[in-house]
Amino acid sequence: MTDPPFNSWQSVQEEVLARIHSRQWKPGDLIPNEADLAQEFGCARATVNRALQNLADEGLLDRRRKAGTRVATHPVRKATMYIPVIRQEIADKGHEYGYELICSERVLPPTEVSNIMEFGRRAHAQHIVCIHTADGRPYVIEDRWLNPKWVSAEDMSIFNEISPNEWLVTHVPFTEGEIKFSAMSASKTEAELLSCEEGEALFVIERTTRNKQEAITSVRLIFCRGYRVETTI
Amino acid sequence: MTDPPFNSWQSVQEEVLARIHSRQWKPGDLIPNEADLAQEFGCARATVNRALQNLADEGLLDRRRKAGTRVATHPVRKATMYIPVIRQEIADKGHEYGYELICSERVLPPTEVSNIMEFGRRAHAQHIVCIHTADGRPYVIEDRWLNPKWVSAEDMSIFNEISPNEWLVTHVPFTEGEIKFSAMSASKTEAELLSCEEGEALFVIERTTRNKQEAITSVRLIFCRGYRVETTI
DNA sequence: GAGTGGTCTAGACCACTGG
DNA sequence: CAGTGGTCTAGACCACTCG
Repeated sequence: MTDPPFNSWQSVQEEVLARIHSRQWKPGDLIPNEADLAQEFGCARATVNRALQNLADEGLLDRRRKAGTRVATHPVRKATMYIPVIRQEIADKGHEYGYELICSERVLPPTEVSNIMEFGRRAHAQHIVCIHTADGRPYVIEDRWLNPKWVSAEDMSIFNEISPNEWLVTHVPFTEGEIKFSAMSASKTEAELLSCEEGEALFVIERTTRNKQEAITSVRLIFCRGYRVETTI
Repeated sequence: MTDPPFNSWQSVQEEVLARIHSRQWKPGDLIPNEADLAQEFGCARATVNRALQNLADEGLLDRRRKAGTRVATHPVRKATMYIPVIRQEIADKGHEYGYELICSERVLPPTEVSNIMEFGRRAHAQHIVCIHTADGRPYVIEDRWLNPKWVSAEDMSIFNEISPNEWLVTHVPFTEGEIKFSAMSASKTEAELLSCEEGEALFVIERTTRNKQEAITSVRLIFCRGYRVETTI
């Protein structure tokens, strides 16, 4: 039996964490079931459930019906990255945001793009290249393919003023997709656009956005030298 | 009033999502309170609460007491990356895992490291460099600093057999910390260790791990050419 | 089959915070 | 101050899955 009042799911969670930390419950161990814990802690089972479920979401516990709850053997590390709108990211850093459209054309995408976006072979798409600047210095190249179905030809003119990055956030909310982080050497064109040396190591984010299987847009963001993504675990 | 039976928090969530999608509830809009929705859906308030709370966690809703629940104006994109143990990551890709310790020494860390780890000026730390291979090819360099308080001198010998990456996961569970993704050019040493060209663009993950403010370890993972991190949004 | 977690309900009280 | 979300309770039934 334990002394403190366990009358909130947070306090239950802390107690469970303490037992994992102190190795009273070791990785792989089966811990008591919810009903027993509820009795021990003097609270409702739902409260215990909330606490354990939260810890399971964070990857510290493995729960299965009938099998019970175990301390995760390999606490899966999860890092959650918040992907901001570029204009906001630059403003948050205290720099003045700038935007320039480099090109916008409706063409047949290369197969690597149409494969990712799962377009038909002969479908045209809107290709847009633009650059975002911070205090006048190049910050990131946005190289984007747009499914024309989602953006009318008239709408395209908007991209003289506002970046696709920003426009999409407000006009095509809640989408699913994949995101990839990688590194690449600056080609000559990229070096020119970003005012850096050819061959310089650049950080790249590629993102494909879908709405129920149908690709909306696929973008490659090539960041200036020294850029990094950062978060807490 | 709506027809389907809303008898699970998932079905409530779907209905709410549908309304956001259809723009019946637009970004910034105040949506009805939990009690009203519960009545409309014919379920308990707790069920509505669970659904809305989940959507708020995912960043689609903003909820505040008294102020009510609003559709998020800038649906914050969150990407959750799962950081696996390197051995497992390589095995999952179907390659044979290999490990080699390059060096292990107890020395005074450079100031950039002691700053990050918030060590005292004159505290020594364990510096370990090792390499992980996939099918015999270099996969990633692990360059790590360890707070000696967490690993006894005798334990150090274990690192001839097993990587610090793996050892730490099982021996120092549930820690907090920061993680950074970036790109860098391969130095001569790194190029040799990874069998790549000097100047090649490499993907880098830096991670510092703490247990209640106290730094346990700080690691820099320098991946081979072409490596990328990938996840779904 | 039986034990465990997953969830729903109805009601209640509390904590926060906007007006 | 009053309305809203946050949470707890006690009880119930269900769904999954291990043995």
